[in-house]
Amino acid sequence: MLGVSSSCITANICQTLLSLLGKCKSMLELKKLHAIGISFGLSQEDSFISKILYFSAVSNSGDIDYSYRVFSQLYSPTIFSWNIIIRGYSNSKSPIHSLSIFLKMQQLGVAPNYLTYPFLVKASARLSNQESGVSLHAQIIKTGHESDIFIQNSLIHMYASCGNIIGAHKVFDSMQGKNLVSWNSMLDGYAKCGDMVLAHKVFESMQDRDVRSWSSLIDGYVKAGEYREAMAIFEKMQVVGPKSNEVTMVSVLSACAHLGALEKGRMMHKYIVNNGLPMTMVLQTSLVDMYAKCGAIEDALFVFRGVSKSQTDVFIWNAIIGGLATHGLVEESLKLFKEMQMVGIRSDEITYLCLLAACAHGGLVKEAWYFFESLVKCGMTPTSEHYACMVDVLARAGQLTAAYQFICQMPIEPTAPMLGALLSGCINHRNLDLAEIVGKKLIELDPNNDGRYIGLSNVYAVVKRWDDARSMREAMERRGVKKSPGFSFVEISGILHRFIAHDKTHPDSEETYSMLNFVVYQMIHGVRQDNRGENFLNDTLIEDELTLF
DNA sequence: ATTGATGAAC
Repeated sequence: MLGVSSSCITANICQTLLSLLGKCKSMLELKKLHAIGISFGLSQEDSFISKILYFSAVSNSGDIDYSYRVFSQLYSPTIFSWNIIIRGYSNSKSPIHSLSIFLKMQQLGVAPNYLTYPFLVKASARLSNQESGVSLHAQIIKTGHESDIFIQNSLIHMYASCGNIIGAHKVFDSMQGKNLVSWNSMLDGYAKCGDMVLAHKVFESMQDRDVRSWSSLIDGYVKAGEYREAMAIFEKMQVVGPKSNEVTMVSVLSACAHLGALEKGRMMHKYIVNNGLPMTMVLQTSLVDMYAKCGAIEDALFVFRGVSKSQTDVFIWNAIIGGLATHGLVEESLKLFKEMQMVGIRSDEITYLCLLAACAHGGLVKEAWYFFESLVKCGMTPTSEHYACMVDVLARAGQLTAAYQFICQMPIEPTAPMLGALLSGCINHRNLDLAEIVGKKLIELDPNNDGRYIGLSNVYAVVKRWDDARSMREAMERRGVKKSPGFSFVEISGILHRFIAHDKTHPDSEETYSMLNFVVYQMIHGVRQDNRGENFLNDTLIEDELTLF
């Protein structure tokens, strides 16, 4: 009698705990409920443990490692439990654990089911590990799961993520009933591979398009450096497409940042606020970056300061430290680095790159050496960019011999950006003998880059060796190196204007050149308040004088 | 219970 009534009580407790777990909001709450459950002997009770595992592995405020610890105490986990753990790790920072747990599962002779595969394939995709993806694909075929649409979609994504767009397309073509996810995965695959012609083609041939279709297309254009096209698609989306979300806006802000389109960027910020889009960390980082790249460092700082420090991650710190560095606000940049360390955010390779850039702008050679050494001390391996930045610091400070020695002592081969930094240092500090050597080496290293010939040509121009300067241009043409036209953007009232050197097609071209001549005249002869510049339409003046800058 | 998108430096 007693046994029956006590198991009745336990069942009641279990029911109560299950309904409380359904409303659980945080890991702290979950752990309390878990503790109560254990004290009532529910530590192997399937319905109870499943809920514990599910919340800690899948929910946003979960903790997959906690989930795994609970899982590893189970005598005989159900396939449901295995799948939850594999799913949790596939979305975590270390998707590799999904695969190792799968391996364990196979060793124990537990068979995966149709729900296990999408999580595993996703783990391979996130690892960009095609080898494991292919082996999963083989197993999927062997077990007769190859016509499951969820599995097929995850395979498309996996192949595309591994850069195998042909493999992705094969799965796509083999499908009987494709859905929006299949099309979006294919579209995103092309966009990620940088093939925007095919990406756009897929987009055009789609019957339905959702916010992800539009976002993938926009992001593809951004990643391909076609920022104006990205903005054009976004504008079209607002007219004929679905409402954008915070993910769309991240790509759009990146386009604004690269274009230097501050007013557009501000409009996008307002759009985000007005539409109540969730202010995620990623979005805030994009805002900080956009404001910094558009020259509005105050606004970047304002957004940054609005983030509570406990929520920050290394990305947003890097964005603001790098932004301050490029604005020449070196002290502030280094101060924020100290603050970052106080908050306890671990810096990474890019943090150090930003710090070295700050040192380069501030002429802080000693500090640069210090950062370079602490980078190594923290167990990181300096990349060619770190070395290039270090060369830049030394070259800007006029320590040309030190820069040269630094390059010679590196464990890696010199790269073009390094020698480029050294070359500008040589020109600025008038060591033209070294400049000539470096300039020649640079052409050898990067013979298809028009800028490298111009670089050496500039060296000859400084020492007035006009024949040699001209021969550089001839060498360039002889080798068939295309000179890419230099151009810049100016944003006026939210409209972007593009200016290409010597281009006269802009409707306000004449007025622009007139004003440019006026400005150049002022730079040479001093400011004259009374002149509006109408009579300065003189191209020769511009070309002659501008070569000096 | 399942699949598809986003941020930092060059």
